[in-house]
Amino acid sequence: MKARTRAAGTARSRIIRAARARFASVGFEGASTRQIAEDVGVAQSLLLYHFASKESLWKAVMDDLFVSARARLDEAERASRDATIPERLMAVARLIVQLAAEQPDIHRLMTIEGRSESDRLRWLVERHLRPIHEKYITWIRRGQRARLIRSGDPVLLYYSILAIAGTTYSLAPEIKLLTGTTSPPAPAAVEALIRSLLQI
Amino acid sequence: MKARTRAAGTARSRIIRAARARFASVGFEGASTRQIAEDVGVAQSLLLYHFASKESLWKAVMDDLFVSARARLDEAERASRDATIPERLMAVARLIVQLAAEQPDIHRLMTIEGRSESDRLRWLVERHLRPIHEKYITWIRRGQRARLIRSGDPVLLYYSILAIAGTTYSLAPEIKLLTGTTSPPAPAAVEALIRSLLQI
DNA sequence: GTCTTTCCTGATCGAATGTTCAGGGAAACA
DNA sequence: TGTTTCCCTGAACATTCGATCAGGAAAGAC
Repeated sequence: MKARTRAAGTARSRIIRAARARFASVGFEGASTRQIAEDVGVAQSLLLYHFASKESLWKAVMDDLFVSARARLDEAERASRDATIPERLMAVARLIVQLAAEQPDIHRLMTIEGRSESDRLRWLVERHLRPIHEKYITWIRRGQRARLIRSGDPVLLYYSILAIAGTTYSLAPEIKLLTGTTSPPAPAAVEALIRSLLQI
Repeated sequence: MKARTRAAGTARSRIIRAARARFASVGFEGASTRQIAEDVGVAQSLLLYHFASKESLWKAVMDDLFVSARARLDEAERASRDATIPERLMAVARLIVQLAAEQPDIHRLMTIEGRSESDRLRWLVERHLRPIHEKYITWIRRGQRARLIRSGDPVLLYYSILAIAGTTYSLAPEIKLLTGTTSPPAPAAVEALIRSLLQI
């Protein structure tokens, strides 16, 4: 019987995908498990069979997102292992822009959680954000000491990169309504802006 | 009888202030009118006396926000009337950074609505965003023709300014958890980044 | 064959949601 | 003094929320 595989992937992975979209557009509190279940085409109780609670589902969405993102980040780091700090930073920035363009939900999910102190934000920071961010902020600091990167608060610089990379893609609906433009800016254009931010 | 003025402002304005905070942190769908009423210390039915519905309350919050923001933008424009385009843009950018630092809820509210096409976003774009954004994008375009502003998609440039100005303040809780820093970056530092974005 | 585990549904729970409505009480106007 | 207007409350409405639970159907183990 193949009825349960009429859509792509297992029910569990389809639930994660639908939940990611809902959480990204209306936030944790605004998303309802019944809506997500309807998107997938399963009973609402199935969500709580696969995941113990709504919060567990949210954490599974985040884990799923960061496992693949961190794998690609590691790959970009390895590929640029022998380059200079600014070049390595740009290699990472290029991937961040690419990820933001491919999956604008990433930036949406992050900016929706980072705006108020909550247990979910604490979990996210300790489990995923800190290992990533601290590394690149250290890179920036090292580049600044070598006078290869613009001086100033490295955290501000890092979050500015994330902001530029993510905003134009996560706010695509707004920009579309405003300008009528249906196609978002090319990653290369965003990358150029980030480069001028890092330049000394 | 002064009992009703025990807190600052009229009940109506206090409701708007509390609603702004709730909408900014958990979004429209996630915010509940009972929570807002409890924050203010009034009956929940009072919200629907002053405002016809939850959506009307949201619109009142946005109107309140943009009326004062646009007044200050107009003032910054008038003060820099005789300056060059890049200087006028920087005067506006400086104010945007200042507004974002003073009231991070502005950026939170905007980024929470701009991520999915909704009737609320349509209302917001037509009523408030379009008049503001189109003007400054025209400015950028004019500066680019005069070779005084970096070339490239003016919309991307404009949203990058908004992104840098807003993100570090609206994500203050995340940055605080990550770095332990309690004080957000100084507006002057953010301004310097924006300047290097606009520079040719 | 039977037994066991895994995946999934439907019914149902108490609590919370936005909205409606009747009416109380104070101030303003006559 | 009466009367109207403006704020505001509490009770109630139907709907939806996250979560629980009993049990069915399918697949694999033996």
